[in-house]
Amino acid sequence: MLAKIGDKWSILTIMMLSDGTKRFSELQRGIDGVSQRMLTLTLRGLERDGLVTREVFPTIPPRVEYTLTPLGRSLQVPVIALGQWVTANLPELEAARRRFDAAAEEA
Amino acid sequence: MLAKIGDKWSILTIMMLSDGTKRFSELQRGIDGVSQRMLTLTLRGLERDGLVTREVFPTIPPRVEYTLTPLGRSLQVPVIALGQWVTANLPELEAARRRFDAAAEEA
DNA sequence: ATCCTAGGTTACGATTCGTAACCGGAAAGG
DNA sequence: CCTTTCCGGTTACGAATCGTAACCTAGGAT
Repeated sequence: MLAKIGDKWSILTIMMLSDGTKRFSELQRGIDGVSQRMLTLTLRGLERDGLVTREVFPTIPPRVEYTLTPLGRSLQVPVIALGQWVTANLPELEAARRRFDAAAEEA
Repeated sequence: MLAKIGDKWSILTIMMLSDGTKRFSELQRGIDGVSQRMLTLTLRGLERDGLVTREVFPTIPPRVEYTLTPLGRSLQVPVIALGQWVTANLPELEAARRRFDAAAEEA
């Protein structure tokens, strides 16, 4: 269960949906590097876990909107905290990696 | 980066290390279902990112202790929040899954 | 006729994961 | 002696997952 919620795409998707309902293409544009397939799979997983709702408008071309459920909104709090921690500490994480990799180089 | 930090085993490991230094076997016993290999890989990843330190005591049999760095301790706050959310909402998540799977059954 | 749209599925190669076996060297038990 | 036990780690290999790219739907616009 933790595996799915801690998942990279799930976290980014929940962060995206935190400021309101979004359609599929908006999410795809907003989440850097996500493929159509991965976004579809992620959204299905979140829907399955009762975290988002999926609403289809049968127009041509189709329109699909995703919204956080109350349960999803309650998850939004810790998820955003985690996301912010990562962005805030990204430079330090990358520096640590460079140090580690450089030290491992001396083999 | 998010991928590694949101990772299931990383989260559980950081939660384990939150109440102090632990040795390898303690972590393995405390983290339900983790294999030796996965724990090793997870700890190396956390060490690489500067979140834990690894200290080897060259005795026979060997002893290895893992400790959260200051950076790791700062991550501990949002990670524990996420972990607690999951355990608190586990019943509701499982219920949602059952509903979703039952509805999908009607094909 | 052809292209464009938005969301989704399929096929397939590339990673990653998990299980299980094995390793080290000293020390304790038979 | 010979075997077993200790702990942390590595290796091998099959299974699951991920990511890229192609294709699909059907109507409206060019």
